[in-house]
Amino acid sequence: MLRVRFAPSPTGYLHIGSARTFIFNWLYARKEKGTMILRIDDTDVERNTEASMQSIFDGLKWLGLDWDEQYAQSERIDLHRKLAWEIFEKGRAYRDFTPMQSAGEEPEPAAGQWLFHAEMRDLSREESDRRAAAGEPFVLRFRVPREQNHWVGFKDLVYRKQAKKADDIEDFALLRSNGLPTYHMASCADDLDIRISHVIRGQDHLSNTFKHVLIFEALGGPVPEFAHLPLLIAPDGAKLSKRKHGPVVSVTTYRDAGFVAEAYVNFLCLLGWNPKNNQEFMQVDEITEKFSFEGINRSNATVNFSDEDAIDPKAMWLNTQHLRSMPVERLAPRVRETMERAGIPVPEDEARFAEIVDIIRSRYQVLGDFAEKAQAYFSDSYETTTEALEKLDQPQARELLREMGRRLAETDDFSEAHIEAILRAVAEENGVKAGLLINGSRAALTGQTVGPSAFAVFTAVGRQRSLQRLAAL
RNA sequence: GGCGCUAUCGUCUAAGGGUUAGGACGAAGCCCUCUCAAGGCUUAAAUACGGGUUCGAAUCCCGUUAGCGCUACCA
Repeated sequence: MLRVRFAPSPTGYLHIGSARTFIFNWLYARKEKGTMILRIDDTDVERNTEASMQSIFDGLKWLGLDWDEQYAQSERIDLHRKLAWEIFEKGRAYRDFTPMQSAGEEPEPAAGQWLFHAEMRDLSREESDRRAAAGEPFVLRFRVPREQNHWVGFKDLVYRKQAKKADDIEDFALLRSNGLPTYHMASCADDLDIRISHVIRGQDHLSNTFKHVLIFEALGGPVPEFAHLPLLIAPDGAKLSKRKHGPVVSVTTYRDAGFVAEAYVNFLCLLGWNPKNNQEFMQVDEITEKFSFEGINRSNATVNFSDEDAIDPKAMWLNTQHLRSMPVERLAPRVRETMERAGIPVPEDEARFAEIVDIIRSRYQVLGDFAEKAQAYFSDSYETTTEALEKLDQPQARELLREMGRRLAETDDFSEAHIEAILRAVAEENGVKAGLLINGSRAALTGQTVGPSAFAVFTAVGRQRSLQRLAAL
């Protein structure tokens, strides 16, 4: 049974890289008909915040991808401790009574890298128990095998065969002196207990995985499969960081910029993965179908943002693609929400609203464009640009547009074809080019010189408003 | 410092011994056109460096350099 998990720690807002890790887990789970698990890794009580938790849920909710089971590590600490002591009882861990380094001190003396405190590792069980019973604080460390040429290895689904000499792995901590589990301990204990079959996570954990393999083996449990994902980095080559790069690393940046989640997911999937067929614009179900670890590459991917523009241009392109092609029934509610938030009245009637959205959406890049540029389609309060006034001030433009309005008022047929016929007739009869009235009517009806086909503009604005606006010229 | 990972157009990437090194975004130009988009066509733009192996290397090996990660009682 395939079971994967996304395990964010609530110490900041949902990060673009975390979102991608979530998505890849989700894709694999859905593709293989497995189980998607959300596990909140909140063992570092001091750094956890409620706001961060909220941000993670908000972000995931926006992405529109679901999960099947949910856990919080903070509620499972007893399990972590129990398994840590099992390792101790098996002799695979020991108490280290060395006092904690105080901040600012040199981490370790220059002479060689730190692996373990031999005197602590070799402490007899009796003395260890005695000092613990006496209340002396200690950290529980894993006893990494120290025989000559002991290798730890695993096969990564992305980075292939990995191996490391045990001598290059330090005796890492399992339990801190306050009794709380470390990340390594908690994560492995939970992965084992929740029966995670595939650990899919960022490449920053690749080196940690050797430690995790050691823990899984010491616990006698099955070692899950691993798939590490290349990291997302900033244009300056640095790891994306909240501190250094600011809000651009948050998924809310894209949400607030007016992205549709489908496009954002599409974009994120293309960072470090490709379907091998040059296809880029894809729906989630297509991506799910195509997804495999074969398509994941091993080098870090740069998110292409700049000081002037927080949005990767390719993401923007994908957004326009999705915006113009997604089923209008799915888009319309989001546009409605956008308009309502901007205080622009929209038709109650779903079908009518969707019809208008469908006509105007092909020129827009982000949801916010509807609120900023489409007022004329929904209300009578809108600005007329100077360019539009120039169109209207062309010789004969206003009078012929008024004439057109009168003719339209005489008929009930408000189809694009009929509108076009009338417009061309008026133009011809008066010896002017159709363009004068075409551009003029767009200007008259929307106050803008850019927009959909002029005839579509009539139908989008609607008969009543169109006639009013022409008559008022 | 030690260990690990990585290295193709500005960016995302394809090509896992034989290609004029392909596609996409972005840029430039042209076409189409009722505006603006879209769309179509075209152009510029890359195998980090040095050694091997081979008839032949972006591809395999070694080294160098660079970047990133881990090296915490953070995750």
